[in-house]
Amino acid sequence: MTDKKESILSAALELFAHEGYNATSTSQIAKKAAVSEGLIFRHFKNKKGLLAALMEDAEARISKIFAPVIFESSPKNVIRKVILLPFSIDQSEYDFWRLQFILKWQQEYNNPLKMKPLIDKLAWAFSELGYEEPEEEARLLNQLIDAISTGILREGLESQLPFKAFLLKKYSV
Amino acid sequence: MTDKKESILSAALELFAHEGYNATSTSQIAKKAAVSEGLIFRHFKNKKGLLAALMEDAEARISKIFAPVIFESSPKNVIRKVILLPFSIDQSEYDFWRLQFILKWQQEYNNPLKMKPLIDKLAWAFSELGYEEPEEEARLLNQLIDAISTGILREGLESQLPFKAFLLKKYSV
DNA sequence: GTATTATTAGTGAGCACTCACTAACTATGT
DNA sequence: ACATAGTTAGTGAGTGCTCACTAATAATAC
Repeated sequence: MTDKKESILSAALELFAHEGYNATSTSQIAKKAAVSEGLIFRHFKNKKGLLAALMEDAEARISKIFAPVIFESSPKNVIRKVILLPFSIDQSEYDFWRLQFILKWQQEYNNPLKMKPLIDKLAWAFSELGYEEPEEEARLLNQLIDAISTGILREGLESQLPFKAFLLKKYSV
Repeated sequence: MTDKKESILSAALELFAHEGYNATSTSQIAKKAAVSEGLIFRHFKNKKGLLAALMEDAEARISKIFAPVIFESSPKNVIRKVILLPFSIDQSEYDFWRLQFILKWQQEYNNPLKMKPLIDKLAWAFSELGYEEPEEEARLLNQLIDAISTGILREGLESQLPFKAFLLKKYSV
């Protein structure tokens, strides 16, 4: 991958995440990336292709983040690690996650199945811990994590910080 | 308000909610509303003004929905009513709420203070019921309601239905 | 010397918005 | 009662501009 290609990707990510896909023009991207506009189309064919390239990273990144939870063998640690997930995201990755969350509102990119492995693992953990309805507990916590992540991205990490200790205590993990 | 003006508003709401604001052109709106394109600008000055008109309704609608909770005097009923909120939204209002949730990602329209009265009332209810950290509990439940509403709008009412009974039971309301 | 990477200079389509105008209605003067 | 004057609602072709995208050409690398 050439420097300029990467530069296009990072400029596009930043603009898509903050202005939105449709509100961002290819000329803006080229300008921010300090690159000719034509180069975008050489590397990514079209604007949609550029977005698709950004989304390809998503799969890998999400798997990487989920891995420590999936391979955790202690039920309590599973829940603990899930609760800590949104608080462990590095600020340099906010744009990436912002884009993910914005695109969830566009059918084309909304795929709830992405979360399946995590929810299954959570359900297993709750089941192990003797919760009455582990499936519901798992999906509930997942929704909560989603909501807290949204809160962090929209209102900053500090705004959600109280939930960290609170949830760990609530679930006794 | 004339028929055509209302027709413009409802066409714009539908398109903005499903395609997004930037992805919707004024000509599309005019076509869907069966109205000349110029009329949009006579009534709303510009495209932003049309969106602003749609958002003006929001304040009123949100207050109306919150009222039964705010004026509830029984703590348990406050919590119960809040949990039931997202499940009581009529399908004819989905577009309206979709637009609200999409716009939350645009700083300009993201105003967390809208929820303040509801959270305060919830905190009062949790406090009355002897919860240890009523403030956190209130904000947590609020986040959950937000997440469930999101789930309903994105994946349908049925997908979130299990949470209804589950939450009512969990909070013993 | 020939791929590959890049720039430059376009292109037509579609965008938000304007403008000159008409039609229908309302208020006023006699 | 009726002409006159003024206002509001509505039209649709036209505006300049920006859009995503392309083709020809240049620079660079191996």
